[in-house]
Amino acid sequence: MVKRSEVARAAGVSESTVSYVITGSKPISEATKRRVHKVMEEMGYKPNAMAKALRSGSSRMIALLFNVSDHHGINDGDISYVLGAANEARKNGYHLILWPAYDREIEDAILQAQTGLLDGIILMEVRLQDDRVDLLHSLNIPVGLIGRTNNYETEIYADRDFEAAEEVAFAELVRLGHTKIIFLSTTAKQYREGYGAIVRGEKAAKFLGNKFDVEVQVIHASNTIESGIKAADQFSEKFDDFTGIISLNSEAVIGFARGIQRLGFKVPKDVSIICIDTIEQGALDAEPSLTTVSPPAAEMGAAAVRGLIKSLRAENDDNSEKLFVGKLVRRESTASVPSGRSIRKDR
Amino acid sequence: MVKRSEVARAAGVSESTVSYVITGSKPISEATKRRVHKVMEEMGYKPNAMAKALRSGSSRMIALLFNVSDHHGINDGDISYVLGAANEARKNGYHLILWPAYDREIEDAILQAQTGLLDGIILMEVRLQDDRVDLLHSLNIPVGLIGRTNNYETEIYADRDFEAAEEVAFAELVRLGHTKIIFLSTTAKQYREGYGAIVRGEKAAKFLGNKFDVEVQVIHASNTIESGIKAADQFSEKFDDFTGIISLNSEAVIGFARGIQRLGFKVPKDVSIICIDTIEQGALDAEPSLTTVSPPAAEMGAAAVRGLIKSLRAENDDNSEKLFVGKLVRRESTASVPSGRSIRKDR
DNA sequence: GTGAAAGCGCTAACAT
DNA sequence: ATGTTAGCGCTTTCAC
Repeated sequence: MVKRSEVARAAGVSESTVSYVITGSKPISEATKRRVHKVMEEMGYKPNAMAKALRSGSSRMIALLFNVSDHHGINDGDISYVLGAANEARKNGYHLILWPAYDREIEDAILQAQTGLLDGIILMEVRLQDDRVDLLHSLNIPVGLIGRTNNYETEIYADRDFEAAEEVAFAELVRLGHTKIIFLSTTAKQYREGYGAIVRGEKAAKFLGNKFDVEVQVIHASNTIESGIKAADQFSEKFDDFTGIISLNSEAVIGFARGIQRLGFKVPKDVSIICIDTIEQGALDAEPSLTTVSPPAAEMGAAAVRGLIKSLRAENDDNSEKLFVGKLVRRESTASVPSGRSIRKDR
Repeated sequence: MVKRSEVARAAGVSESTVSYVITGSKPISEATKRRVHKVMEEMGYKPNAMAKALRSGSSRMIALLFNVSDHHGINDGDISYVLGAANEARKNGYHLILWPAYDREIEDAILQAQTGLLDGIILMEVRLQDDRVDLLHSLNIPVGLIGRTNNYETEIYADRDFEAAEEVAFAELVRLGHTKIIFLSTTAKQYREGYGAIVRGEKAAKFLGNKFDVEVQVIHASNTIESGIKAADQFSEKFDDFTGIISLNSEAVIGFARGIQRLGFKVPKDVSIICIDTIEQGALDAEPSLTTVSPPAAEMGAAAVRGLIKSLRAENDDNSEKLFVGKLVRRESTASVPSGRSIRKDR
C-alpha cells in the first residue's frame, strides 16, 4: 500500500500539501494540484480509511439494529427498510452495519459506539415509550428512528403517517360504497407493548370512522396466517354484514382473506380488502392479490439515515420529510358494494 | 473519552502495561492486572476501535454485496442469508456492512477494500464463471461466497448441495408412489447467465431421474407468480399425467400451484409439490402450504462469513461445512399417488 | 501557496 | 514483570 509520504516525495511536495490537495481545505496552485493528482494516479494511491477515521474522530459507520427473536419469525418485508437505509448511507459516504439484536438488546451496540466504532445507531420497531431511545440519549449516542416515540418532536425519525395512510384506504372504500368497515389489527399484547404503528393505527381508524361517517369495528389477530383464519371466523359470526376490511396486520390478512373465502364470502364481490401495512410480496402472493397502501419502506429507511447523518454533520434538518403515507395500489381485492347488497354465506 | 494514557497514569503503570493487561500478550502480575482493571472500570475506559484498526491494519469489517436492480424485485427471503452472515460476523468480533450493489457492481467495494475500510467481501448470487470473483482474487481482496463458481475447490464458500437436497425431494415423492416428475426451473436466460443454483439444480434433477428410475421433465418459468400460472397451462397441456412437482423457483411455484388448481387439479390429491429453493414465508402463504426442502439460509450466510474470517486470521478451514442440504418439512402439498390413479381434469 | 511538526489512541519491538 | 519509544497514516495548526 502506497502512502501519503511516498506520494509527497514522488511529487516533490510535503505530506501536508498532498492533504490539502485531497481535502481542498487550503488553496493550492493549479500546477501543484495537477502534479499531485498525477502522481497519486500513477502510484495507485488510496487514502487509508482507518487513519482518517482515527484522526477525524469519526468512523462513518452507522449500525442498524435489526430485532430478531426465536419466538416470532422475521418480517421478510423489513429488508426494504434496511436496503433503503444502507443505500442512503453509502450515498453520503457512510456505511451501514447490520446489527442483529436479540430481544431488542442494545448493550453491545452501545459499547461499540463508545469505542468509536459507530457514529450513530438506527432503531427499528420503536415503541411509544422506548427505553432504548432514552438510554442512547442519556449516553449522547446519536440515534435515528424508523418509527417514533411519543415525544418525537425532538427526535430524528422517519415514520408512517398512519392517519393519512388509512385515510387513503377509507376514502377508497367509501368511494366504492362501503359503510361498514373492519379494522384488522394485531394483538392486545402488542398494543400494550406500545408499538407506535398499532396504537396510532387503531386510533386513526376510529377517528376516520367518525370523519367518514362509517361504522368501524376492530378485530385483533397475531401476526400469523393461522390467526388470520381464526379472525375470519370471528368476522363471519359477528360482523358478516361488514363489507370492507382495512388491515394493519401483514401476515394475518392473508389468512383472513383465505378464511372468509372458505366461509363462502367472495373477495372482492362480497368483501373488499385493503392492506395498510404490508409485505408487498405477500400482497402479491395472496389470492386474490391485495390492494394496498404500502409503506414506502426504502424511502423511510433512507430518510432515517439521512436525518441521522445530517445531525452528525451538525446540519439543519428541519425541512426534510419525516412522515410517509404511501400510495394506493389497486389490485384484485377491492370492488364496489353491489347495489342492494346483502351478504350471502353459501353454507 | 478517557484514553489509555490516563488509565496508565491513574494506575501508576506505563501505557504499554495497560496494553498488555488488555491484550494478554505479555505476562503481567496478578496484582497489576487487578489494579489496571479496576482503574479502567472506574474511569469507564473504552479502547478506541479506530486506533486499534489503524495500528493492526485490520478494520474487522466485512462487506456483504447485496445485488439490487430495478428490473426484478428483491428476493425477500435473502434477508435470512444476510442476518446469518451479520450474526456470525459479530460473534467473531467482526462487523457486517450491508452493501447494495446495482447491476452486480463491485468497483466501489473494491475501492473501499483498498482503503483498508474492508477486510473482506462476501458475494451472493454467484455465477459459475464470475468476473467479480476473478477480479477480487487478482487484487488480493479476500472473498467469501454464498454460492460457488465452477472451480470452487480453492474458494471460500457456502453453497447448497443441490443434488443432495433434490435427492431428499425425489426420495419423498418416490416413496409416495410418484413416477412422473416435473422439475420447475427458472428461465433459459438465467440458465445461460450461469447461476450455479440453476445449472447444478437442473443437472441434478436429470441425474436423479435416472437414479430413481422416474421420468423427469423440466419446465421453465421466470421468477414471478404470473409466470408460474403460465407454466401451469403448459403442465396441463403437455404433462397432465405427471403427478409430482419439484420446484427450484420460489416465486413461480406459488403461481404454478394456483394455476393447476384453477385448471382442476387438486393439490395434493392429484399433484404433489415440493420446493427445493424457497422463501419460507412464501411456502407458508401458499394454499395449500408447500412441502419444502429449504436451504438453511442463515447457516449458509454464517458459514461463508466464518470461512472468510478464518482465512483472514490465517486459520485452517479444511474441516468446516461448505455444502448444505436442508431438511424436508412436510406440509399440505404432498400426498401419495392414489392407487390406480389417473388424472381427472374437471373441466 | 507550501512545509514542519505535533498528535489522534493504540501496539510491539526492544530495552531493563 | 514492566517501561521506553517508535510509528500505523492521516490532518491541522502554526509558521514562513
